[in-house]
Amino acid sequence: MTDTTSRAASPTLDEVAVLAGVSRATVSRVVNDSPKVSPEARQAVLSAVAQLRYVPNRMARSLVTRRTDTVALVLNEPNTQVFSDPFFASIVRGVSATLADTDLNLVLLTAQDEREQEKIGRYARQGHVDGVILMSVHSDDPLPDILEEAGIPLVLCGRPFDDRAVAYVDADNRGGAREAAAYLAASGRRRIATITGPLDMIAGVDRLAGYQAGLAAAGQEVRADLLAEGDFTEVGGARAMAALLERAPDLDAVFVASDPMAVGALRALREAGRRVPEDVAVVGFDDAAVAERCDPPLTTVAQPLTDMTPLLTELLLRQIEGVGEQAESRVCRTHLVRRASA
Amino acid sequence: MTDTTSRAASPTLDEVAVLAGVSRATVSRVVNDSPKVSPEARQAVLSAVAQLRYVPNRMARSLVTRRTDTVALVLNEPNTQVFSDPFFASIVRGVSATLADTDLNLVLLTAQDEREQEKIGRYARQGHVDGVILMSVHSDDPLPDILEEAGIPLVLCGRPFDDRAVAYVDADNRGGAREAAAYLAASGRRRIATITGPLDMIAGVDRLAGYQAGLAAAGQEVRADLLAEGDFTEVGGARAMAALLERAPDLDAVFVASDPMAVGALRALREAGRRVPEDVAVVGFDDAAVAERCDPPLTTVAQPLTDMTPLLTELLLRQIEGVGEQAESRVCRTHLVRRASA
DNA sequence: CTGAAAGCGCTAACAA
DNA sequence: TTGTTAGCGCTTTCAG
Repeated sequence: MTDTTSRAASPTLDEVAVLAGVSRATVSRVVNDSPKVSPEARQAVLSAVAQLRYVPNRMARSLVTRRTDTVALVLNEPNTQVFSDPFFASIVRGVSATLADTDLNLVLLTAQDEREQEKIGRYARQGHVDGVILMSVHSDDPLPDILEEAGIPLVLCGRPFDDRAVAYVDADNRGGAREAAAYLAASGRRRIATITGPLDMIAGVDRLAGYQAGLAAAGQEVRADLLAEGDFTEVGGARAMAALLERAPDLDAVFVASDPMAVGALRALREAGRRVPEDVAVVGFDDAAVAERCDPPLTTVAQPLTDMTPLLTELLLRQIEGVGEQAESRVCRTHLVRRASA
Repeated sequence: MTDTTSRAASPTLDEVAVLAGVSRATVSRVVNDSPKVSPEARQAVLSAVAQLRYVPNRMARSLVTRRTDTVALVLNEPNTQVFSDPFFASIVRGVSATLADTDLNLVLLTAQDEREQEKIGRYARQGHVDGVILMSVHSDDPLPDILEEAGIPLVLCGRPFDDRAVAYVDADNRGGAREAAAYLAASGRRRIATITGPLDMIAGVDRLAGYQAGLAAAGQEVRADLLAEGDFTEVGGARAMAALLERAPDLDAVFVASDPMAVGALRALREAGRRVPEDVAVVGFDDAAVAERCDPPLTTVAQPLTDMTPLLTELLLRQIEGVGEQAESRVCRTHLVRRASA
């Protein structure tokens, strides 16, 4: 009796070769789509493969090719709620979709703390992946250094804090926020508040800087009491909005640095009895194409997500292939989409 | 000049051996914590390892050990919003935390459609992982079959639809829902509605069955107009609640099959001017320990998530180690937590 | 177009 | 306690 009990020992190249009546090399060629194989040989191999349900052993293959055909998307989620940020989901879906048509595999790696980040670093250094896309980089993340030093291809989703020579893809957060503030100022608002993102994330910092630049350009003062820090979540946005209303009841506009926060802010405004946009104009920042599904429709700074995710993988693949010397980066333009809220 | 330009060729066991003045076998023993090594040898190896920044090549190791020390957590997310379900995040965090103390790596794999599921199946069959935890199994998912047939250790998070002999961990969804309905009936409610989960997910089905059983046990009729299907999201819950109120304005209680939906339902009730719990009593189902953070506090069926995630990995590891013949499963008890809403 | 042979870096008997 | 040796399954020159 054959072994039905133990874990099925998967067939090897040799077994296929024997069954097909050819050499291992020929089987390998067929499996790897080499053109230099006669139709008969190819056919024999193919049917042997099918019959044996042969699947190549990746470990053996990678050992010699030094390629795993796998890339990792690393999610830093020190905060509980980051996982539910639609921006994350959008990036994951986008990258996943981009890779779906290729023969590359995508694995998601999550880190909740520094220890787990180091574990991920080890995982990568051990040769499990060909490259890494890193999301949600905070100011003190050790992973970029670890990976860079190990020479592992790396692309950041979001501009790094320091000016290191690392590839990244980012939206023009500063430009978009500046445009939003300028727009509010141009439409006659005089007390324009902002709810920022977390200021240990570069998107939070850049969007705040853009808001300040926009006000300055319009000749308006940047008032400290018109600034509240949020955490990119809906609940955080509502809380920040409430705090702003408490602190500066006279505000007549607010630039909210992310759409989930804007949804929360809208709710807080409604509960406070403020009309939007008559009393208070609201402009959000759309990280995940949710603004249009919003109720009421939200004026937002829109990012071209559909451009950004392919770019992310493109830059990574270019590094993996070894094309182009320098770490290449791209900043994607944003644009303001006017809707009923402003 | 040494190669600073090309991808750093990582040092091998032999190089360490040479530098430490021992054989490869000894280095291997040290690296694998074998006790049978003299302190001097160990020390020499250790410093050589440090000096060379040696990291073992996993492919080579796995090729011989037939182990990757990696398990996959597969997320099925055919629906856009599943990613933001706090239940997912909780399971991911829990499993991740459980594994953090071990030397096992966790990778997340996401599938948006059948094609991607098959890609994951291939990934697993190629030997990338030692085992798989599968979340959010829908009625027609091909992955369980693929993995089972390939003999890859598998644990489902949630009971399978058919009665196949596969390991799984689940909450007592039926029992919990039954208790919720019975509780509402016992407190004098007579028109108890329910917002179900998606009925192509077993949790949705089981919670509906429990609700029906609870009503039946209390001698109450199960009215079709008191049932609305939701999708486990907040928006879906609000929509379903609105539909119920339209269809059966006389309802005096509602069992909502997930907490995000319950949050939406509470909002819809508030907007409809119904008081909770005076006019309408609400009981939710807590998939992610969010109920207590709710505002207002939500009466819910609570699941012991802190038991379930370790169990998930425990059952998987037991299969990987080959301990215990049959696929072992566990159903975790739930309990009703009374709060202000019911 | 095909096969023989030499490794990829590591572990695991088996001897010493 | 240590070293020697033989592979793990695959790709890839290099001859034929």
